[in-house]
Amino acid sequence: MAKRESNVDRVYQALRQMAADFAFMPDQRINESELSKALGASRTPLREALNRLVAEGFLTFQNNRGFFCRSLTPKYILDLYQARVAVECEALRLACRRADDQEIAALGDYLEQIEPDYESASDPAELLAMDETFHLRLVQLSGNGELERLLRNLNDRIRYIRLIDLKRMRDKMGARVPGELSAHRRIFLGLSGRDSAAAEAAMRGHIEKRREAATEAVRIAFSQLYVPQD
Amino acid sequence: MAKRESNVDRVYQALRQMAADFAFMPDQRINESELSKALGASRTPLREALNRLVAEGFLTFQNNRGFFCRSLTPKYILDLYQARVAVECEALRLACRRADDQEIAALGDYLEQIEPDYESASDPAELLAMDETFHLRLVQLSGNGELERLLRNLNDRIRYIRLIDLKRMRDKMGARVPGELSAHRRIFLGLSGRDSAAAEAAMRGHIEKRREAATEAVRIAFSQLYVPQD
DNA sequence: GCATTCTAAACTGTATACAATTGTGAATGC
DNA sequence: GCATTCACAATTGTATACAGTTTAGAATGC
Repeated sequence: MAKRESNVDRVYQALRQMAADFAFMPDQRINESELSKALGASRTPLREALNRLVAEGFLTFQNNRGFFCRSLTPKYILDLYQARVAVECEALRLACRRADDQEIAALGDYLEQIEPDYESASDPAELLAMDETFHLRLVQLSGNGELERLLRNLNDRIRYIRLIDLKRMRDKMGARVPGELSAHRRIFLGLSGRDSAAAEAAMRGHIEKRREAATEAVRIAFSQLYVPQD
Repeated sequence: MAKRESNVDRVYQALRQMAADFAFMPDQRINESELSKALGASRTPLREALNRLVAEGFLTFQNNRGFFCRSLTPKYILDLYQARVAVECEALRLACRRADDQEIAALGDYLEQIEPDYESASDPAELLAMDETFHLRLVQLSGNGELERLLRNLNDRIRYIRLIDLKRMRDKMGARVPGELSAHRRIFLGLSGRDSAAAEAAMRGHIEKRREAATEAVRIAFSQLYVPQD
């Protein structure tokens, strides 16, 4: 009954998405039998996937008690933002030093290309996806696979909160969120001018600004998770 | 037949150690049945542990082909050193800002306390353990659990190479390796003076220096792994 | 009522069985 | 000789069974 594409991978991807979206409530205990039925797989591949997610920081595990969703606390989210600063600033510094002009120009093209979408997009999820892509491409310019790995993991764990933050910004400031785009331009300007200090300062300020709004976003997240809107 | 302490945890710890030490050769395919027999557990808990190690970057996985040891290349090791710079420099910066005087003083005490051991210790593994402890405690002063998590993981994956590098330094420069200790003092001085720029510069130079020796250490690692010494 | 003990149900932990896939080496054709 | 095909051995993928542990709720004593 086996397939070309393995079941554990499908299960893993589904669970990762669910964990990122807090489809499991913070600290919620995960019932393996129930979940395996829902995902159409037996407990063996399910547990393999769950173990991966533990190692990635999406879930926790207690002996003889099973798997739990990670907690959602301001401290946790603030730490993730700081980790992003660590990873992205160092990557940017490296990119300034070693990315070649062609690679940098390609990122500049991308930035210009998405600008109209960025201005007009109303769906926060789309905006976030574009933002993540920009940041990821920056880190890729560092040529360091580990830093890229780390950023991907951080992005996945922080996305739920960032999405809330973005929605909140939109609601507060109207349809457009001008700050993000100009911040990206400032970062890119530093990079293309090989001015790592300027680029890093822009990056730090860019992330730090959202970090300052994170505690409030966590509060909203809780109210959404525990008092369904619909 | 279950125990108070789970099997999967024991298996996981053992495998992690083996993977860190390259008890599996780089790129080597891992035979599950054989390994499960060696570890005295069935394939089910073994595979759960293996999956965790994949997520942690110790192993890789290919569909229907199983688990493999990670590659060992200069690029990979150089990337790990750079990731350490990212994590440790940002943590240090944070520590300068938010660690209280008492915590910093405690780290200073630790530094003084191990100084005699550091001077006299001949076993590179001991030296490395002390070095790792210092760096880990520094990161803990940042108060950021994610950065600590990241450093622990990086340390475990880079340890084998660092050990070789340390042995080589000892063989080259005689019994004592004076540079490390004074570098630690310089980093600490920056921290205790709340001079994050100075502390960060010292940290960066400290790690970068070893990074420059990493390629040669990888070469030696290969010769050790593929041409047993005894 | 409230805490405590006991019992059964629910759940997790792991071994095992077997299906599906991959790897290997002999047999075959050129 | 060299590549190709085929069969079977070795290995991985997953379901299932059952042992052991935790949890929840009823029964009991105070």
